[in-house]
Amino acid sequence: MRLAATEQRTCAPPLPAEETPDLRPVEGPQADEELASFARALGHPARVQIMRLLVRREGCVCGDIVDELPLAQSTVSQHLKVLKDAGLIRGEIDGPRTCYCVEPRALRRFKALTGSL
Amino acid sequence: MRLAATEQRTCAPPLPAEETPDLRPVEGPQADEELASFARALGHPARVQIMRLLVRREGCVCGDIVDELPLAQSTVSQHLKVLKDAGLIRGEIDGPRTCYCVEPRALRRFKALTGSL
DNA sequence: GCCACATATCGTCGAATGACGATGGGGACT
DNA sequence: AGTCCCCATCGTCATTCGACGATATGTGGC
Repeated sequence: MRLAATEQRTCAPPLPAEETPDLRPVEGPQADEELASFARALGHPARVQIMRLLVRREGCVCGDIVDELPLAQSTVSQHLKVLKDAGLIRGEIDGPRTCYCVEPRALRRFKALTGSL
Repeated sequence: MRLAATEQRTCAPPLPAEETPDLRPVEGPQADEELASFARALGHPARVQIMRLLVRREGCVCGDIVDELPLAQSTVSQHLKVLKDAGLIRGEIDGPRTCYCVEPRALRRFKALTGSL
């Protein structure tokens, strides 16, 4: 059965101790590619909205995302795939459903890259 | 004749006193659209590179950008247009050439929006 | 095994993107 | 005027994107 929306499930222990600072440079061709890749993933309002959803409930939601967006389930699934391919979120199959949550490292990396502008 | 690459021309006085803080909210549907729009504009490595160029020499370069990128002049012009339409840069015709520079307000706004994630 | 449910993937379509060469227009210099 | 030079715009083409419905896959409960 479906969890109530207020309940949260964490994809995996966030491991707050694992705050290893990112050593990769924030400039150079590599970094440009990286920033462009993140930016492209966020270059659609629906995907921004999804990110916001996942950040707000820091646990991970699954199909609730579909209920929140005015889009077909297949479309939402595609957007989730884009975000996942960009490394911004992670998805774990949890029983019959899939649980998504943000990838904090990637999000930090993205902010670091934008900050370098 | 062309200015040496080291010379700089500012598009317009940056007016550092004009640091009016942005009052618009960093969340909500409006903000999502805005963030997505900025992100889409930066969603291409060439455009990231252009932004970097314009930030580095805080004065504005014009056709020098074309020399820096491995792209045709028309393609660069298109990328510049995308950035300009997104509001991230400004272009002023300066005699026979055009002078681009970053729009600091927009850049700050973009960082604020990404920071809200 | 079977059924119901939650997701992912496929196929398709129209629209947008990214690249280029070619064209055009506006200054500057002779 | 005529001629460069710089840049924007146009036309074209291949590719990608975004959306959807339809279909597959996979799990848990009966």
